[in-house]
Amino acid sequence: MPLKVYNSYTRQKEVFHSITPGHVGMYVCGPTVSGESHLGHARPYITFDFIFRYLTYKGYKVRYVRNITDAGHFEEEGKEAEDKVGKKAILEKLEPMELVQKYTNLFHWAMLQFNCVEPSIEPTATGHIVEQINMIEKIITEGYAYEVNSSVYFDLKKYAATHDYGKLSGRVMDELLETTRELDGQQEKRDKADFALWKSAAPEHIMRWKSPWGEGFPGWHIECSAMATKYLGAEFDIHGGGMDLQFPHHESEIAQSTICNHHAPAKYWIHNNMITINGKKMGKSYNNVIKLTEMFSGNHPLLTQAFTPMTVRFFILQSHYRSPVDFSSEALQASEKALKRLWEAYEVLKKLQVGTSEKGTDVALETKVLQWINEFDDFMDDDFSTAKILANMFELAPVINGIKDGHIPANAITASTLVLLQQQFKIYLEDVFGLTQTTSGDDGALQGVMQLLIDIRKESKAKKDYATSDKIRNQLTSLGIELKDEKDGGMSWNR
RNA sequence: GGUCCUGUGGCCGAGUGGCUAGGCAAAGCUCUGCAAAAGCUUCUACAGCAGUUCGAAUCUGCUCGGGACCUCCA
Repeated sequence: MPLKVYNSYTRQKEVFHSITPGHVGMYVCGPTVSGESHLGHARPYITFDFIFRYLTYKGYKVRYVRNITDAGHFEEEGKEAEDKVGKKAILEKLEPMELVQKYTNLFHWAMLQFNCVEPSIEPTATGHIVEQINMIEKIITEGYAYEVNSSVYFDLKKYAATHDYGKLSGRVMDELLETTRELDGQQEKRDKADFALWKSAAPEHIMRWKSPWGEGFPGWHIECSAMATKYLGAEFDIHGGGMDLQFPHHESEIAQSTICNHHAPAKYWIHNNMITINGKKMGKSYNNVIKLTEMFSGNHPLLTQAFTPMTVRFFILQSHYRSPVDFSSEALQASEKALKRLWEAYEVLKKLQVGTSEKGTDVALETKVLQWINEFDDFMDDDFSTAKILANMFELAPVINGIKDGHIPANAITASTLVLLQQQFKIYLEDVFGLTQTTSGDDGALQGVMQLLIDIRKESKAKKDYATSDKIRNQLTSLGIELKDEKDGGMSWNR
């Protein structure tokens, strides 16, 4: 079954054919590092992480480019830094690159927590001013941009006359021309809908670069076009990002790149849906932003507890990436427990021994198990249906636990099926979904201490000295270590 | 106001016209010194109304509700 992806540009699922066989170029809009990453940011990066991982698993060599937007309009802690910065404020606190560094570091830290694979290239906007200027010059040469008062604007009306502007976002040009809004430089544009490619910098503007049109800074959309073109070429396979970027960001990217490169930039546009809180998109105006640091610490009024990065990752995997997902502490708690159950089943599965006898196979069970396993690839090929794969894994969990407990005979499924089951769980849980063990039990000394406690407890249990055995278990529980008596008389623990 | 999406059992969520996704919670049972875990069982829903169809959560229309985008936005 071939991989099918939903292409936002054509609004349908399409069979995925990479431009260069065996290779995939993927560009994903990265963060603006003017603030701390919040829960909403987690979704696109986790989504495109499992897409990247899956394409890699399918055998593609993927070049994954994700930019860092470190130029433009900056704020800190809700205060508009740039507009009101007098010289005093500049001296007192803000070196823009300090902010950029701080939030870039925080972003990288969060991505590490989520176990996201690092992109192949992570270019910064400020590192590509030259490329952006070159691109703007080309667009001017092509006749689709004009300079006014040291700023350069894209001539949207001219573009729209011969190109399908608005197709990606389902926008109609006439409507756009009617929108009224007060933006800086509005009166100097030929048309209200025209967007800036280069803006002349006011004297107090901190971040500024020399250009053929005077000192200024790049517009909001040109960086992605310039960097995508540089690292992935005029046409590449996948362009991704959040749905809210479709307009105007991605629409403008298409326009810029099409004029500059005489080719539409991306073959497939993939957009993830939003995370909402109580049905509302996360946003400063709603006062419902949960930063990732707050998420992991539980330090937020909307949170009843801390949630691990893996719980958040699992929570996102449980719904389809194109569906909106509503956040609540309750929903996260459910995910936390579900992940724990699934991961424990996986740990059990890893230790299951292949049976020696091929007799006694439960054909009905064997058939079902094989079907559930084989569907993993089918579901993923069907526009990355991660939720369905997890559902199948939960169907398989009782089988795995049943074999371990002895409810199901060890030879009920064939050895080859068991091996396949082990392989597929490993591939999907770890390699594709990027989940990792959240418990840390690899400490050698702790292992030894635990073994000692388990031995003591076994002895006291054998003597029916339950006071001692309960004391050990209760003390460990209060330390956050869970001790379980196994059916076979053994004991296992985790935390 | 315009464009688009959406409304699934107590909660979260998957759903390609027919074959009760799954998870969490809850209840009962089994196992167990007691727990925990695990296993088994129960809970069969698709906003409302009308239509198409042998058959609709799934298609169409209307009504009501929710959301996104139209402005920086993941």
